[in-house]
Amino acid sequence: MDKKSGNSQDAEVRKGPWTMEEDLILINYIANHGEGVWNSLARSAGLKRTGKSCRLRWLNYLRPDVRRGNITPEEQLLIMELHAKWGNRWSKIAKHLPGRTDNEIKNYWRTRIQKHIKQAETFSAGAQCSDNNDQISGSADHHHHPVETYSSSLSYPENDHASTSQMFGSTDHHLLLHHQAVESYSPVLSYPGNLETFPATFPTESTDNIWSMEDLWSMHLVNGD
DNA sequence: AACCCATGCAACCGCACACTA
DNA sequence: ATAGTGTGCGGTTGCATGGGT
Repeated sequence: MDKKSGNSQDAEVRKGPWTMEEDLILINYIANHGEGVWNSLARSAGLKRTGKSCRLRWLNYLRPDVRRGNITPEEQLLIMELHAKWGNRWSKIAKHLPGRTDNEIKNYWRTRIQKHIKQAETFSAGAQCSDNNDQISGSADHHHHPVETYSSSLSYPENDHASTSQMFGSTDHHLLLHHQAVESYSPVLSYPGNLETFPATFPTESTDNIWSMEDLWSMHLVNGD
């Protein structure tokens, strides 16, 4: 359309990591006005962000009920089961994991589980020799449907922790054990933004850059109107 | 101590769908 | 019936960090 004339506005659109100030503005605004209609919300709140960006930030990070980190073995198993059932329907999977976001599950899958599956594939490919090369390489191919992948080459069992860790290989027990060790989840918000951009009044001494949602919400109450 | 590499995660992008005027 | 707008989703990218050499 009229991209040139829109440049002056586009230049105002902020991208990249959110600052704490922006977070507080967004939290404040949603606390007072509710969420939804993100484009106008962004404008009304005075955020130089797109509605999309605001929505993503809220849903994936700022929502009071969002849980982050420490995926439990139960959750891990559930993710695997649901992914085997539905494939990369991350939002659908996320609905069955309260407090988890599609983005987190997606990242978790890509960084953790997919790695182990590839290792398992390599192992089974080596064990089964070249007979099943089509299947193996096919399942490594992202264009193939994951349901096919599991049913044909991996077929991890349902509701079976031991078998799950078997699938990950004996040397990968640490993954499950680690999660068991840190299972005592406490909902904290680790603020990833640039601390230098924080207002000087925010507490930074004892907990460094670990912020609980309570902290944020109480700050919102302090700053809110 | 400095550099390089691998990993994890937050955020952006493009597309498709739903809704409304 | 259609065009415009907003929303949701999945894929991808870029950066920060930690570990290894």
